[in-house]
Amino acid sequence: MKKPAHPGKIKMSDIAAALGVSAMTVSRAFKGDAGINPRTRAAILAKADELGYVFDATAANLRQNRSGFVAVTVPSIENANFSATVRALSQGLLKKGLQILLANTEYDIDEEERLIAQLLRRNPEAVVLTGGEHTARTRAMLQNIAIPVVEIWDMPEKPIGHVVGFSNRTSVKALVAHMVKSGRSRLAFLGGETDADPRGVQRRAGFIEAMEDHGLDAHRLVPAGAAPVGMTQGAAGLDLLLDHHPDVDGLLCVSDLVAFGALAQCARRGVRVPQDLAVSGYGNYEIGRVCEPPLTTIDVYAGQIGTRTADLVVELLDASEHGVAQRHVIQPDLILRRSTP
Amino acid sequence: MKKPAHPGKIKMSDIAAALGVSAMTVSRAFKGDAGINPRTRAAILAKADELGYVFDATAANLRQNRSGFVAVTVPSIENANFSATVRALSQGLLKKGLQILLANTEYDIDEEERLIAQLLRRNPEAVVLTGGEHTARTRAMLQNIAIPVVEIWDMPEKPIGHVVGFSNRTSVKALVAHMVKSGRSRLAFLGGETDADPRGVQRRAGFIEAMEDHGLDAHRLVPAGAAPVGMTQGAAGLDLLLDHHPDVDGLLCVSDLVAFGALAQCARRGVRVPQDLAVSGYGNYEIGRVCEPPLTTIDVYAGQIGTRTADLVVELLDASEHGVAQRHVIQPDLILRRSTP
DNA sequence: AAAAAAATAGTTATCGATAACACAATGAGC
DNA sequence: GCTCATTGTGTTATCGATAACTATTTTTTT
Repeated sequence: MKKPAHPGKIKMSDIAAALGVSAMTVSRAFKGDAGINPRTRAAILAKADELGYVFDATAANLRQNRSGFVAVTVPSIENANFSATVRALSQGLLKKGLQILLANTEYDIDEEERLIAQLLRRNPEAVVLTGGEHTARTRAMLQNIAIPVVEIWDMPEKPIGHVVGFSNRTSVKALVAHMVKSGRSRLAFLGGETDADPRGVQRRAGFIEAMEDHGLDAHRLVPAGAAPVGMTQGAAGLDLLLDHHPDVDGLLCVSDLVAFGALAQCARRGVRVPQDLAVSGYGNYEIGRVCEPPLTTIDVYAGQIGTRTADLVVELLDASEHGVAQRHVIQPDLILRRSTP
Repeated sequence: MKKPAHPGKIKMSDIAAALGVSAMTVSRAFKGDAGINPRTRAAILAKADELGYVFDATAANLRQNRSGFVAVTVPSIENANFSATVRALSQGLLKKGLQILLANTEYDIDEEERLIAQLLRRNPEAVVLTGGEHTARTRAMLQNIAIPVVEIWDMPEKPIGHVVGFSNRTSVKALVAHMVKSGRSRLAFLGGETDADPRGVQRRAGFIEAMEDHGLDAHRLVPAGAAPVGMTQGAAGLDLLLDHHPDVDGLLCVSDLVAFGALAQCARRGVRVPQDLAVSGYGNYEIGRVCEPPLTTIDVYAGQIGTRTADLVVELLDASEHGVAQRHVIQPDLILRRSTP
C-alpha cells in the first residue's frame, strides 16, 4: 500500500467517510442547493466546520476548467488613478466570485509580455490590460485566445479584443480651448515625452494638435523625465519651463501630480497662479481638489473604468457565445477650478 | 469512447505524441534541466512553441500541492503607503516565482475574514496580513495553519505568526518631542479616532502618552471621520481644530495626506506655517516632500516593509522546518522639514 | 572487455473535486 | 395497487502534470 503524497490534508472524502456518505454528496453540499437533502447538507457543513475543512479550489478548477481568475496588468499600482480602477474592478468582480490576478508592468511592455505569459498559465477567464501598446508576442498570445481580452485606459486603433477607455489625445483639447478662451495663448506642456507612458505621449500629441487647431505655436514642450512622473518632476519641470520659455502664460501638465509639483514650485518662486501662469492638471486626483489654488483638470473617471470593465467581463463570461468586440467609450470631463482664470 | 471534457486544449501529452516521447519527458523539459537530453528538450520546447502550448499551472499545483501564491490583505490599495508595500512585496516574491493574491479589506476586519476564507481555498503558500487586529474566526483559521503567516505594518501584542512592522504608538513620540523642544506646547492631534484604522488609533494613543510624558495636556483631539481619511478630511479638520482649540500652536496629523489638507486650509485662512502653527504629518508620502512648506513627518519605510516581508516569506518557504516566530522591527525615522520650526 | 555508474526515458498511480450516468427511495396520479 | 415522475445519493472516470519507480541506453572505470 502506498502512502498518500500530501498527508494530513482534510478533503471531501474524509467528511464523506465520517458521515457514511459519498464524496459526491459532500461536493453537492458545497455548491448550490441543487438536488441535496437539506438535512444531509446541514450535517455535512457542520462536520466540515468541525474538521476544519478547507475547500480546494485548485482541484475544482482543474476538473471544471474554470479558475475564477481575471488577469489584470497595470503600469504601476502606486499610481492613484490605476489603483482606483483596480479597486473598482476588483469590487465588481468579487460580487461574481471572480478574483483578480494583478501584475505591475512598471511601464515596460516587455515586462508586460513576461507577466502575461505567467498569468496565462493560471487559466484566467479573462484578461484586462491597461493601455493599448503591446509587444508583437503579447498580441500573438492574446489574439486567438478563447477568453475575453479587454484593453482599458486607452482607445487603441487596432484593439486585441474589447475596449473600455477614452481618447487621451482628444480629451486634452477641452483644456487648451478653455485656456485660449480665457485669453492665454503662450501655452506649454509639461511631460509626455517618454515612450514608456503612451497615455502621456498621447496627451502631449493632443496638446500640439489643439494648439495648431487654434493657429497657435506648440513649441513650448518641457520634458518631465522617465515614467512614472510625479510631483517631484513637476517641481523640477517648472524651473525648466521658466528657464526656456519665460514668456509662458499657461501650463498644461501630464497629470495632476505633475501639476501640483509645478504649483508648489510656483509658490516658492513667487509666481502667482493663475494671474501670472494658468496651470492645469489631468486625471482629477484628490490633490487637485485640495491644493491651493485647486486645479483645473480632466476627470477620466478611473473608478468608472474599473466598474464598467467588471460589468463587461461578467457579461462576456455569462454569454456563452462570443459576440463582437465591444468598445466602451468613457467621456472625460473638464473640471474647472481656480488654477485657471 | 467518451469525448474529452475540455476539447481543444493542447497539453503535454499532445506535444509528447507529436514527438514520439512520453508526457513525462515533456514535463521534464519544462522544469529545470534535471535529467533530460538537451536535444530532446530543445525539440520539445520548439514543438510546444509551434503548437502554442500553455503550461497549466493548476494541474501542476494540484499534483505538487504548491500553488506559488502568497495571499495578501491590505486595508486599501488606494493608499500610497500600502501600495508601495505591495509593490515591493510583489517584486521581491516575483523573483522566486511567487504570485500575489491581493485582497482589499476596506478597513473592515469582518470583510478581512471573508476574504481570507476565500484566499485560503486557493492553497496559498503563505499569508501576509496588513495590521494586527483580526476577528476571532480569522485568528482561528490562521492559528494552526501549516503555512507561514506574517502580520505587517503593526506590532501586535499577540501575533498570529511572524511580524514585520513597527510601533505606530511609540513612533509618534519623536514628533511630540521635537515640537516641544522647539517651544510648542499646546499640541493637537487630528485623526485616529475611528476603530476601523487601528494604526491611526495607535498614533493618537502615542500622542496622548507622549504629551503626558512631557507633563502636557492632551485634550486637543480632533476627529477626521471614517477611514480612509485623506486630504479632504484634513482641510475640514483644520477648521474644526481652530473652532474648538484656537490656542493651538502645533498640530500632529494621522498622515501626510491629512496634514496636507490641513496645510492647504491654513493657506486659505491665512494661518502661517510654521510661525502660527507647526504641522506634522506621518508616513512620508511624496506630497510631504513637495508641498509648501514641506512636511515634517515620520518615515515608516513602506517599501522596506514589503521587501523585508518578501525576504522573510522566501526564507520561510525555503526552510523545511518551521522555526520560531520571527519579529522584524522596522525603525521609523523622524524627517524634519520646514512645516515645524 | 566486463562491470559499475550515470544519464535518459517510460509506466503507473496520484493530487481532490466533480460531470455524467446509474440507481434507489419517495410521492403523485389514475 | 400500480405506473410514472421526482428527489436524493452512489459509482466511475476525468481534468493535466508529475512523483516515484522501473527500464533502457550510454559512459566511465578497472
